[in-house]
Amino acid sequence: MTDGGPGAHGGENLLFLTDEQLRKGIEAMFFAYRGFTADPDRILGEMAYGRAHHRAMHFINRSPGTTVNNLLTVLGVTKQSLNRVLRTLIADGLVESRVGKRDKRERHLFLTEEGRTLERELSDAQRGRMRSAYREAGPDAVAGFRRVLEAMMDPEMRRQYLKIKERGD
Amino acid sequence: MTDGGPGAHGGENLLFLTDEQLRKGIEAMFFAYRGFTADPDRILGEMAYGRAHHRAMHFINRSPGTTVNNLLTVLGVTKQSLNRVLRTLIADGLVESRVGKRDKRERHLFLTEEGRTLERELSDAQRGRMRSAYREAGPDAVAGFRRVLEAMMDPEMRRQYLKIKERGD
DNA sequence: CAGTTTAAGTCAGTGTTGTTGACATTCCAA
DNA sequence: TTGGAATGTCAACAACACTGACTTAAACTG
Repeated sequence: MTDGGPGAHGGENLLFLTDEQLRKGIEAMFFAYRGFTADPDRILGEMAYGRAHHRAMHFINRSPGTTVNNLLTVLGVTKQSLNRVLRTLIADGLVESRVGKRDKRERHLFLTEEGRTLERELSDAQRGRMRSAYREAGPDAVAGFRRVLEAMMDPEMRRQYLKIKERGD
Repeated sequence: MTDGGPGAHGGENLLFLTDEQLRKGIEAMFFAYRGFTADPDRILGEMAYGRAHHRAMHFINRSPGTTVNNLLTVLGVTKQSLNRVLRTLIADGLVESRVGKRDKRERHLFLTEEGRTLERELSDAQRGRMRSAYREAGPDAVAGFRRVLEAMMDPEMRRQYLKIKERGD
């Protein structure tokens, strides 16, 4: 990729980025992420669950039958940390853990009916905000939004993201 | 704003948003935010500081002389939580707290030289990633990125964001 | 001036989420 | 059969958030 100069016109992939512009982007991420998590957090705050429970349920719902190890990689936490969350979700009957048929060491994770209900409640809240943001910003902005976010991920996270993403495309 | 229908063409502010599309956006936010905080976290992990210290220093650097109350509002945490962070930063000589001249109840916060050094180190890491993401995605994508993020903020956060943003514009 | 409000700071307790480290169990595979 | 991988558990700890109660000092207000 070529580097931009002062004469570079917009619309090309040549950018002069001042510290001020970048700082604004950083603050936008900070404030937007707070909004992004606010709705599910509000719902979860009234129960014994937190954001970690939501994340686990989200990805189990997204990929039913996923293994603990898969989930570990996607979420990027330690097994001990995830295990604490999974244990309560299983104990409360929101998640079911089935021993693998081919490899009995593996546990395949599924949401129960009750789990799906809660997951949907949380997702609906989060999707609602995402939907209005998308509508307010418009389709072109949404495409740009996704492009910048993808470029911001760590290569490994990006691999995980694209692996999951392409299933639904 | 009019609502989109199946015949709506792209480029207009009429959007059909499937749950799948929204889910992809949600996951993009999740993975990207991890990347966004990864570099400063790595630096902070080697010291006695965490993400909260970085945030405080960021906004003190951004608005030198800001009061504790201002910072509280911007960061959206309790004063007890912020106080814990500020106490260590002041004790370690990274932040200076000056009694207000007009209102002696207020404390105005500044980064010391040492504080500016650390803040810059953390910011440089974060800006570096933001810069390459922006370059990779291109100017139009960046504009869209910012538009979606702004639309995603809570109204009050958005007010805070715009108040700070316009100073630098 | 007396009473109230505001700003800041503090102490104590609690909860969620993350981390390491150590260890047991189960099972696959060389 | 032995080694390694996957899973799970226990304990300890740290960061960061919360609530609630309280103090101090300064400023505002009737």
